[in-house]
Amino acid sequence: MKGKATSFDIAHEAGVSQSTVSRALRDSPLVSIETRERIKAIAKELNYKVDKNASNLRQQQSSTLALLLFEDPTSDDSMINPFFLSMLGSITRATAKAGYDLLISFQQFSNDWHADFEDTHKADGIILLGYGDFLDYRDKLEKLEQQNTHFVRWGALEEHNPGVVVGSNNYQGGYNITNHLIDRGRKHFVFIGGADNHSPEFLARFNGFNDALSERGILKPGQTAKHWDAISTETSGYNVCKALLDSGEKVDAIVCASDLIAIGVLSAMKESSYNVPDDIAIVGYDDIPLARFTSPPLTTVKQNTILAGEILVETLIAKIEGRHAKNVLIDADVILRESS
Amino acid sequence: MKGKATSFDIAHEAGVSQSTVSRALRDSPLVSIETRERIKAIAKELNYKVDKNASNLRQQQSSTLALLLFEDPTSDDSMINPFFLSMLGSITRATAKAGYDLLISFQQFSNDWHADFEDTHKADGIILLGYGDFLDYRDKLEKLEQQNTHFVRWGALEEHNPGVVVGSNNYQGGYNITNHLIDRGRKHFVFIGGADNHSPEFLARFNGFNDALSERGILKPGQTAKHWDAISTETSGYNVCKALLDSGEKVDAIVCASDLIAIGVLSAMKESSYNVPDDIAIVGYDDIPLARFTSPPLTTVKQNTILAGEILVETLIAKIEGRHAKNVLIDADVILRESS
DNA sequence: ATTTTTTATTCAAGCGCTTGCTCCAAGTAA
DNA sequence: TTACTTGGAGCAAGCGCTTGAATAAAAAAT
Repeated sequence: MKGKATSFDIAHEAGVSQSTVSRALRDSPLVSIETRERIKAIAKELNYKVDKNASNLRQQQSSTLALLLFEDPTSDDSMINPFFLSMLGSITRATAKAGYDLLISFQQFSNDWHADFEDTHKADGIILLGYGDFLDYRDKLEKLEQQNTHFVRWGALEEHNPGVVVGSNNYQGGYNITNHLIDRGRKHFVFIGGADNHSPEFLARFNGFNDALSERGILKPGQTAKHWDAISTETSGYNVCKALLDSGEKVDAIVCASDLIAIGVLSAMKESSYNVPDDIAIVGYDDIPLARFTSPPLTTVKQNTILAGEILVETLIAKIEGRHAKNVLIDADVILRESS
Repeated sequence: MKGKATSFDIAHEAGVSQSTVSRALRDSPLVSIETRERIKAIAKELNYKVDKNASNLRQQQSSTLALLLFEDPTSDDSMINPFFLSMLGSITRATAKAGYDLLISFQQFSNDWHADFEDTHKADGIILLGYGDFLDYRDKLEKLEQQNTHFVRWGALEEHNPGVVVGSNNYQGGYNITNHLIDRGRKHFVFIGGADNHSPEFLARFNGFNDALSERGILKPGQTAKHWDAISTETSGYNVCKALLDSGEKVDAIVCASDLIAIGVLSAMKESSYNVPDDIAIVGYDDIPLARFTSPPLTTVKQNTILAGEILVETLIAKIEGRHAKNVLIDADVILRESS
């Protein structure tokens, strides 16, 4: 046998027509059971595999999903948010389970990628990760929607979302972990992270934080909680914490908008000889795998990344198949460890 | 315009034949510059994109690479070795830069995936990550090679490797970091990690460790260094370290086969109130992003993952294009931090 | 015995593109 | 004028598959 076997080869071998081979391999009831089995046996023997390109072309679809990870051009090249990476695993698995392949790509906004993946028939739909943190995503997403591209986005739910959004309940997470700290008797709170409107996700966490403080009377009515800005990296957390300590601000509890920030904060605390949690409580957000191995182990909020990945994939496939797909908010759980 | 535009649509619009359109868009010199430009303008206006499936089918290739991450069925589902993840970034980028797409998939050995990705024309070649740690990979790889599948593997170089291998110089890494510890005056060494022949990579690290100790006279001739077995997870590192401490073994330096193990060890040390590095030095391997935020920051060996990803892709593409591809060993650097 | 229904298979079109070959007109040489 | 290049474009095959429609054979109904 020279080259790969085609369906004609196996048709010839089986003494049937090529179309019967195609039907047999797809388990069409139009082919009798015996012929089906016979054809399958021959196919296996000749190590025949359906050519995806031909099949896709004919069917005008690709049974492939594209995962686009937003890449922050300003941050360190090699740093990918571990939270997204942990979702990568479940997305990959869910995609495979649904019989799709997964294309992955890092994209920057600057690129004019638009709906290329779907336009070229490389993918039937697109999953967007990391597109929640920037102002200028809206235009692009609306363009996608206009083009009728199938896509789901991981991010925050806002009043009007272009496309379908799956996200975790950041408000509730911020609210719950703050209440936990209040229960532990903390009085002086600071929030570190992008508590500005650049990131709706961080903003929701901050709002939960703020509302918890208000409800429990730590904040007087009309007062807004203190926050220090930081981007989601250890380095930024470290620097901001140093600045915070230098400022002389009175504080016995820090809620960080992400574990990465919290890890930077912990490391600044250690360097300045503060004791966590005795002098000050630190909590993070995300429960990245290493959160339990920091020193002290980090109290944090866990987003169910496995569920999230599955729902993202499920939702996208629903859209592709023309079924109804709605926004989903996934609950987040507080994970108690020793930093609080 | 109903549906996506095809090359016929733009041919019609431009008043030329469809084949001229195809040539123009591929910058064929058979088409005059002016017509080329005119056609390109019309294509852009109609938002025309070449259908990948049709193009691939005709050309009998897919300009896609598949990345197969080995998934250890025995370990925690959501845990992916962060080291591989950091390579994912550079692989993705290098793939894109070379004009290929990247399919990603987690595979278990049990599955009979073989060369499916290439057989089905979904990919032109395969990158194998995480296939270095198990005994039974050889058969599969040899099968791949027999089938003439294009693949590169990340792993250790052994006498006879099926296919092409790109790896980092684990022997040298183990050797150098051990010498560093000896320079610091340490006397009682233990290696924690898979110092058995399950993992050629860990074995090479151990050999470097062992040889350094011998050369510097810490080990008497013929003696072999002490090692405790562990798999590459924090939990395993933690447990093994606990057992080591319980054993009463005299030790002032631990070389871990991976950062994950070292992080588990650090956490066990902290719990048992040992001071690192005063009582005992701990070093890891990999320099995962969080290694510099452990407490104390971890001395480790950095594999150049960016370079590694690029070389993997480059090597695979060379194979695909029929050029000569040879095994590559990438140097590893000791990163000094405070745990040693 | 004849017509109708059911079952199993084949025919043939065509998905959208790439590319070897053919064709034509204008330019150059004889 | 005739013959020969040559640059630019068109023709048409065909990549390997899926699938609606046609056909043939067998079974059931009349």
